[in-house]
Amino acid sequence: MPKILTPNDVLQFRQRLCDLALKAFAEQGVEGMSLRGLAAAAGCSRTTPYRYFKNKADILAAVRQTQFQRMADENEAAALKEDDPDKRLTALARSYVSFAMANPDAYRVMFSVNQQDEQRYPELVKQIKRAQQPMKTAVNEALAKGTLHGDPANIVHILWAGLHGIVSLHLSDKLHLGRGIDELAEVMIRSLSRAVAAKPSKQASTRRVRED
Amino acid sequence: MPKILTPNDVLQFRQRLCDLALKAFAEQGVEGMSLRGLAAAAGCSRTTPYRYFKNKADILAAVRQTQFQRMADENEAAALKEDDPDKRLTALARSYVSFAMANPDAYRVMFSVNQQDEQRYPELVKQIKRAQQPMKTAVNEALAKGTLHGDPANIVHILWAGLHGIVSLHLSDKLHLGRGIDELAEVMIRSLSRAVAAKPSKQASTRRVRED
DNA sequence: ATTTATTAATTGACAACGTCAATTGACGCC
DNA sequence: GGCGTCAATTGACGTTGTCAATTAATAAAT
Repeated sequence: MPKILTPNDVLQFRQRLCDLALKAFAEQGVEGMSLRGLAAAAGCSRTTPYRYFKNKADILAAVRQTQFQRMADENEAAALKEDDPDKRLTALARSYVSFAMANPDAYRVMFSVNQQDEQRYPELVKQIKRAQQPMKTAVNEALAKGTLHGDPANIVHILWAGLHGIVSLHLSDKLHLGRGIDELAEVMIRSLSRAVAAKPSKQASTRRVRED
Repeated sequence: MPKILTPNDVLQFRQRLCDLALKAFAEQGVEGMSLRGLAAAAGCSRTTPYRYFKNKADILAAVRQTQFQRMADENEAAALKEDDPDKRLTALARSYVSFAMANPDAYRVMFSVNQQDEQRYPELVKQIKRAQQPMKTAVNEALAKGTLHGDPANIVHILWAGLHGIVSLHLSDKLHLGRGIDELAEVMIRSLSRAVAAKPSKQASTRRVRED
């Protein structure tokens, strides 16, 4: 128990708590992730975490932020590996599914925990946006190149929704598929590519998507 | 306090509790839906609900079952209104989105509350399957008619995932769209139709989907 | 080196929760 | 009227999130 906590100490303990929290979440869900349990697992007293987080919602937000950050990292890395915008879109889609399948609990805590006042955590919001950015950019580039047509925001939403739908239903066991999810994910990716590559029927076409 | 509870009384009270539970869920989320709060709202003592439900998870399952039942009803009704399989598919997709938009809290309790042992509630499982059935049937009919091609299970999953993705992301405020969600939903429905109507590249084609 | 001030960590306490056991209350029946 | 049965209430226990008060430990000051 050093007297003065260096900022590094603080970050380290916060990270440790977040890791324990994610593990607890993975094993017993949101309800099983109790502050007292976390403190016990961390080997400190019940209220010590309150020096590092305001309350339970704060810890949850930090956990989610961390995982969004990891996802953003992977997405950015995946985007760098492909030069062609179309291939990049496919790669990003695969990266999205891969991340979810490799870290199902992370994905659950990111998307299926409905944090009511999510907007009040600017760092969390920031990482969420960062995770979407590569896809937005790739869509804009494909639009510029002319291999995609339609409203950019719509396209991004369609892509994301399709991927999230597959992953999310799978993770909550709503699809009982014999063969693994990879094949289905590939079908979805192909479907989305085709759907999004087709010329639109009657919508505003090439407005640029906001990139803030 | 009548001495003997008629089965009707039991059903009535259960329904009343479920309604109160959904309202509590809508206002304060899963955590705010407390047994003691429900009892207070129902005007009875804390443990009276235990005569009608085994525990809290049981109540949650009952609430979800009720809402899946309503969705199944609407889906079946929507299916009846269209004769052509393709139009029926579109109508079912619209029905899906309409239900979610008209009953956002119902949708949330149905899909974003991750009930761990969902399989242990056969009545719930039954209503979930019933809610999917119209879409399965319509897909099979479109396949038979020849306007769709591909693996039936895949198609159903793709459709459902696309719709669920849109609705689910929207309900958790992950899409910040200026115009309402109806337009985006229409785009998604058109995209899915096109994606699913296209001839498949190299997959097993016309196996029938399981309808159990 | 001893005191003092600062800050980390612990303990105590409280309300709310889920749930079980024991109790009370009300009604049909003999 | 008394009795058995079943609905409903109350009591109680352990657990949770969180705040206030307390203790402990160390950097700074004298």
